[in-house]
Amino acid sequence: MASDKKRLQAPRGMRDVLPPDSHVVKRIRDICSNVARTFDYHEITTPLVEDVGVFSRTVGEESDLIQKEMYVFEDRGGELLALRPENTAGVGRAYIEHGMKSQPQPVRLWYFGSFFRYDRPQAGRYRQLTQFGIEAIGSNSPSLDAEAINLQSNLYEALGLRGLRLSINSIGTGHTRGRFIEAFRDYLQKYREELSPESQGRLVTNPLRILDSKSETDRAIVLNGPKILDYLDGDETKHFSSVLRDLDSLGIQYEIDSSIVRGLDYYTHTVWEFEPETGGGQSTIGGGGRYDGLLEQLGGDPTPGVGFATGIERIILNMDGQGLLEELTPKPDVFMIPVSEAGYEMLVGVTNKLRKLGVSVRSGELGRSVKALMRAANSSDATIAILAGDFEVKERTVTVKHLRESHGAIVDTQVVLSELAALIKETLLLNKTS
RNA sequence: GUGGGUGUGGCCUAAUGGUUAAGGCUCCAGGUUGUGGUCCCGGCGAUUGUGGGUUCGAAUCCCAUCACCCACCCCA
Repeated sequence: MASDKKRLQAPRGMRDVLPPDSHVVKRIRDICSNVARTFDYHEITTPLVEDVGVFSRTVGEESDLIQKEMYVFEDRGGELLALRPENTAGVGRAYIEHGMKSQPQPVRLWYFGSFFRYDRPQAGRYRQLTQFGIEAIGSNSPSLDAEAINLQSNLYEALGLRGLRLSINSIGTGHTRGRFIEAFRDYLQKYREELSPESQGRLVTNPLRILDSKSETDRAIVLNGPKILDYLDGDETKHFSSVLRDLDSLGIQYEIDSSIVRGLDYYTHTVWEFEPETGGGQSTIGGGGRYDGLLEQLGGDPTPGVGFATGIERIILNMDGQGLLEELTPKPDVFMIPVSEAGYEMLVGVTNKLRKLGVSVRSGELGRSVKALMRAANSSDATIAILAGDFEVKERTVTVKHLRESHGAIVDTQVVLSELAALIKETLLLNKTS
């Protein structure tokens, strides 16, 4: 089909982030970065694209993420690559590749970036999504699990989010999970007929997922079934209770929920999720867990790790719902208004001088009326406007006007060029402290 | 992937199947020649998401498609 007429638009489930929103994202990123800093975590950036094996080996061949949600393609050299659907595997790969085991352990990292999942879009669910996350690799201490939860909790607090519920569980290690799955499956077989069709299918492929089924009848059946926590061995139980003790010490509220299993196969021991109390559709705002077998699956030495990821779009959704999205668009400090060609030429130099001092200056175009420019200056919310025409050029001055003062109270002031920088700095400083 | 809802200028909204698709906001421009936030006035801007069909006539009815939204699913 000829597509001359077809309007180009952003791909499904992907969107442009325009200025008012982009400032919100920037602000959230800053808060993430700052909270991570207080825990001495350091930023890592990994490629958006990885060898498909990075994910297929770790996330779990049976998982939906691999089965149907991953963007996979062959590059021109015939390499099978994937757009990253999550970042724990990529960070693990980088840890191995760069021999980070020779650094003091655990290595504490954070990231903020885009991820891709070929899923049917919905509010809070995108094909290109943004996540902030952390990984602490190289320690099996339960204190790191608690640290991750602590960091995540502090982040939500710093963002001002309220009413988030932390659900936590332990799924032990491979052996335990095997024993549990066996018992769980045996139990479910007795109710096979009553289970939802989806769950009947998962009985074979991935029984653990039946735990968080939303079907009422499934839930009722699961409720009376075996609990994974009862299958933990001594060490696993000790690990989990140690995490809980730390949370208690930190005053972090939590709820033990045996239905939390997380979707990705690499998790072990502690797993958790944060979601709004007013749950519903795309409710989970962030989740994490320990993944002691992951690095080995990637071809590295056995190395434990723990981390979480949280969805920026979902954070924004919840912040918006709680009225936390303030206007974050930065305002210019100064608005330049050329009144004549000579004035314009003089202002070009003055403008750049101020910019080099760190002042944000918007320049008004030559040729528009002074009235139009004054209107523009006003709607830009600049602190002051600077005008220059033939008169100012002759006197080597500019006219300074305070836009925030109530009109009529303050008259324009003529300022000699050599004193302008000092005056601007002083004015802006006063403005910020007030 | 399954089922359903919606789709009118950049944004919000109007238009019993019947003339050139109406209004508000934004944007641009004027209201005496170099001065703003209120007000007044003017203007730019839409083949009604796209493509077909029914009809003398379609924004309106039908089909398809795309996008968003809801539930499922999945997860962030």
